[in-house]
Amino acid sequence: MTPQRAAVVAVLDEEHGHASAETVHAAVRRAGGRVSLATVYNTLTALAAMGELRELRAGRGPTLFDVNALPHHHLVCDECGRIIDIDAAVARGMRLPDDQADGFEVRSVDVVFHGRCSACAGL
Amino acid sequence: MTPQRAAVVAVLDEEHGHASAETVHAAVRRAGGRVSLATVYNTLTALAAMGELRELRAGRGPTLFDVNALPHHHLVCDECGRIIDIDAAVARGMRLPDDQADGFEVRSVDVVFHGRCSACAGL
DNA sequence: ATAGGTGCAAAGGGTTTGCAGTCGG
DNA sequence: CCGACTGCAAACCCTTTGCACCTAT
Repeated sequence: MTPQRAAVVAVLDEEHGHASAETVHAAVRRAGGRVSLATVYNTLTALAAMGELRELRAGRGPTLFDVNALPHHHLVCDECGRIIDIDAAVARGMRLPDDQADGFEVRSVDVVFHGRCSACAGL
Repeated sequence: MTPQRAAVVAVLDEEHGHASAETVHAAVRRAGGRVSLATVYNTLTALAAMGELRELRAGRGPTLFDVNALPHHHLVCDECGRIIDIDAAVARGMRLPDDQADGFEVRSVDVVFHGRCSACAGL
């Protein structure tokens, strides 16, 4: 655990929402930490591989990294790109049928609702 | 409906799986069609906006476009990137609780199982 | 005539990589 | 010392954009 990684993790803990690599990089530097963008990518990718983070590629724009504290899913507005967390309960009980799994080892499930948020619908 | 768009649609109908813009472009040209990559992107984006296609951004690599014939979801191998279709039945009955929707107008739901496919697990 | 679709090439954003320097064990 | 981690910058891939042409209303 290097100072750079600690700084990245600290920022993620504060950003309760969803952060892109750039966002994290900027936040670490604002807090006085010294880290390169490449290292931020390394760290985020490593944490995602460990299961500490989830990568969220929805809608346009950069990959977002999501702190994996409590399991939850996402609502994505296809117009403005806004992302809203929703409780994991919506997907409770969802299971991959054995006959379709065919040896596939499931590690996580992402549920993404696409649509239009209230702000965009109000236009 | 221009010849270029027709060619893109024809290729997608044959590619039962998931195709990237590049894949479609190559396939159209292999079939003798003349189309530029920019037009392929235009067409795919337009079709996706109409709901004829779904954009699938999972794992690494380019965005894949998915013919939306029958509703289905996806299994993604995080190691080799393989994508397997699964029946939509797994998510049947999944609904966004009203108290969390807050005016959000849901248009579609994507369910993505992440994990390791049997080939990669066998290594 | 006009609005929309097209091709090309260049720009753009986001991410990864190569490599030399650095740190902890 | 060794292996892993870092920074910088260049490279890279995928996607979008600007602009001139073309084609069917």
